[in-house]
Amino acid sequence: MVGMEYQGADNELQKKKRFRRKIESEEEDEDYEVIRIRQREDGRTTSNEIESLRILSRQKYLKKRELKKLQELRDEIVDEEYLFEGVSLTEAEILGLRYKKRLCDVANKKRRLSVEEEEDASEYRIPEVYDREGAVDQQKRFSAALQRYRDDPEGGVSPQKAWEDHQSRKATLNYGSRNKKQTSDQEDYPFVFEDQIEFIKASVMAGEEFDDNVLNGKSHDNAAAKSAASDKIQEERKTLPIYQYRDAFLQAVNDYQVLIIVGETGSGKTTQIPQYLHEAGYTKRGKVGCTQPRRVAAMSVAARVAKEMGVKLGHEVGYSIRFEDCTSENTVLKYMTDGMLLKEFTDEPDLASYSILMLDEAHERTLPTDLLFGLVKDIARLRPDLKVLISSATLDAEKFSDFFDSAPVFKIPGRRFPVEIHYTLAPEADYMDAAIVTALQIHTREPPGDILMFLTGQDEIETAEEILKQRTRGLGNKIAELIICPIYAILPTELQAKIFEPTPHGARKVVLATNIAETSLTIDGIKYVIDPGFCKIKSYSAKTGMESLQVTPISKASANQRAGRSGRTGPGKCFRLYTAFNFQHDLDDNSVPEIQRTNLLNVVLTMKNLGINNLINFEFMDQPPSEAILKALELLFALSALDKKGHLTKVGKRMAEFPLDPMLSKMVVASDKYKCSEEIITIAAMLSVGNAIFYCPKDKRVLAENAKISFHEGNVGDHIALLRVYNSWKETNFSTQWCYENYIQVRSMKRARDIRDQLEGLLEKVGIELTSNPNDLDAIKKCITSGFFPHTARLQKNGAYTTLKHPQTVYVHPSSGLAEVLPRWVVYHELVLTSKEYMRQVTEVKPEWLVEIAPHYYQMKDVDDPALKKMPRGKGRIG
DNA sequence: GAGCACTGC
Repeated sequence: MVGMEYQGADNELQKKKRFRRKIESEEEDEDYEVIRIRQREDGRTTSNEIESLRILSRQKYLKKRELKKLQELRDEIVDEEYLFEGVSLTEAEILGLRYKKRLCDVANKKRRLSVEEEEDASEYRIPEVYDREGAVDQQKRFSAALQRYRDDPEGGVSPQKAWEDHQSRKATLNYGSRNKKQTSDQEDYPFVFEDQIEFIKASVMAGEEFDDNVLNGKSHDNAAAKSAASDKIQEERKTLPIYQYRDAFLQAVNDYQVLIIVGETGSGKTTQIPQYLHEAGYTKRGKVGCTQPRRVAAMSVAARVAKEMGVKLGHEVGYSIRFEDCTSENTVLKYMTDGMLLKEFTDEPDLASYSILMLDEAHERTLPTDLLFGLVKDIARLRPDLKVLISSATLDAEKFSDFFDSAPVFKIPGRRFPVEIHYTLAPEADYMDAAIVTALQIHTREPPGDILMFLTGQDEIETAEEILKQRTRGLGNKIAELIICPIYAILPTELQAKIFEPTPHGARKVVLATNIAETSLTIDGIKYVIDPGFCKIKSYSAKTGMESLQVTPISKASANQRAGRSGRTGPGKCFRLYTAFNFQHDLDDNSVPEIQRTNLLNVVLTMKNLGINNLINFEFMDQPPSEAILKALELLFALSALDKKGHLTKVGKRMAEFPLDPMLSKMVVASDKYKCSEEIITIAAMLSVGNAIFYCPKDKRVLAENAKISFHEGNVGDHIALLRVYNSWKETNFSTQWCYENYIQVRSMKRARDIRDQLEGLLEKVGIELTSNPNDLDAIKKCITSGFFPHTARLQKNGAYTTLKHPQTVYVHPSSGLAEVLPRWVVYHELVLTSKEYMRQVTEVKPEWLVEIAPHYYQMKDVDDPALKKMPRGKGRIG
């Protein structure tokens, strides 16, 4: 018991506290780290010494961080042993825990060794902690700090720097700005840029019912307060805005079957409402279920509520998310992902075990939540005893009310700090440039506080990072340090950690983020938001079956959400790089819900599996385009998941069991026939984690490409290459180091392993034997073809391809191993429209397979091809 | 020659 050795004396409260600390990144920061740094630098931010001082202090910081992270690992072991005490663990969980303990041992040994060695921070690599993906994940992102040193080239005058020096000389520098920016006196000789942008302050998004006393008491909540006894927790509950509406709320629930709740972040609705209902006795009749769009939210809210109720997580209060069911027979308050409740509908169509359902964050309009609206409305008619709560942000409450037959709207004021909204005086032609200039303006003129800049994607973020580095480097010591932190979903975990590190005293952090920072993660200390007003959203064309990501203006709701990110821990400012007129007249109130801009294959299969045969009569809050429904029906019919009447077939029933895209499910179901289910579920798992397996940083492109080549040896195609990647990783006993060496994303691989494990379990349920056929690549490819025959393309003379069934011109994606091979016939995983129409994940097939595997879909004439003319005619010809 | 964000008994 490695963990217990260190924590043996801990009492339960402390353990719980620690657990909460780890999963509630929103509320908890690393205050003591800030203090330490502050003491070390101690205001000595004068002259040229600052750079070397900073490096030194960071090295020290890293050492301490190593210790801290080791401690966290120990804590985690204790937490897990505590949390799952008395709960029977799955084999994977036991293995995971054992792994952590071993890791902890190894780390201890390594530390002892390295203490004896010469200090060399740049060479040390902290081993990454194994985890199942989940809430704790973000807390383990610790090796980024090392990366920062590697990224920072030592001095050296590059052409870029020379250029930048020249540029900066063009800018006007008013003497006196040095080291001034951290003082509160912002009028004092601000640094003036040539191309500055003028903003006007247009409005203030005030926190409704804003109460300073309550706020200060709450937000400056620190470690001392947290260790207080449980009556203190109960007191805290009473300070939440929702508390004074408790009785009125319970009365409303009593009076009406469906209630729309409007409450902003911070009102306490998610944590308090289920507790109120429990206290009012609703849980005697059945569970209270509360859905969340994200796993982390479901986990952390459940943990918080368990703490408030003074019960063990997983007992009266639990959560249920994919790969992890932390509930028991005693669970009466159940938090879960929306997708999970959707799955529960399959087993329990009337949800009889629930007395109340709360669909939280309904305004996000995720695909599963949109389906749940219709389903819940339907069963509410059959079950008058079932109460339904729909909780949403303000802008669309009426729409929800209309959908649920004019259900009453219950408003709960939110609680947040006021945010000043600034608009540009004139539209900005180049929002990237405008964003960078704005960031520098804030940096030189505004009081301390970090900046969050929203950009649309990785490319923009990388560009912005470079420009910002150049421009600030050119200014040297004339301005305070600006720490640049990129964050986007496919950035490797250890590099993401950077944004959670506290900003050193005297410096300012600027976080360059995609939409990930809008809802999915919260960064402490953000005081300024720069919002260019764009994001990339997925759109789908049913006609071509093509998905694309397009840079689109955001909605008003989105803009307000972004602005709110600056007012979480104190008054904030939001700089919108568009005019007030643009905001009022050009932005939509809400974003187009996903159900109207996505491939509906999975939605339709899910609905059919729920017994909804008449899709036209199903009540959607927003009807998806009928072409998309037709396209999905057509495709499901081709895959033999539906019969001619549109009813689910046996194959379709089996397919619906798998949490995969239906074409992947079909491939898995077909693996029974080709005796290669081992290989196929690996491929399916790798494909479902998306295109985030290979990591290709700009500066190491050649190395990354070389690492990739070996998996493609023999031009086996992208599917088989993914299989090889997974199997090689497995051979190294799932080594993290191996991933680093091969430029492969550990996080994605772990996710693939989780999915694969789940699929393996489901195979048994569906009655497919686990069989391996690793050397018969044709069998594997045929199996892939069984799922993906509708995605066939044939080579043209000019190097382009034409899709077979609905002809259009497409190309092999440059990331494909076959991009330079160009086989005559290929099946592809998906079509994406970026700069061109690309097929992503491509494998070569033989045309005769198509007729063999899908005779109802392709006839010999479809695959007639000059190369085939040599074959004896008539062979395999259908009717 | 290229990469928004989530999620699934």
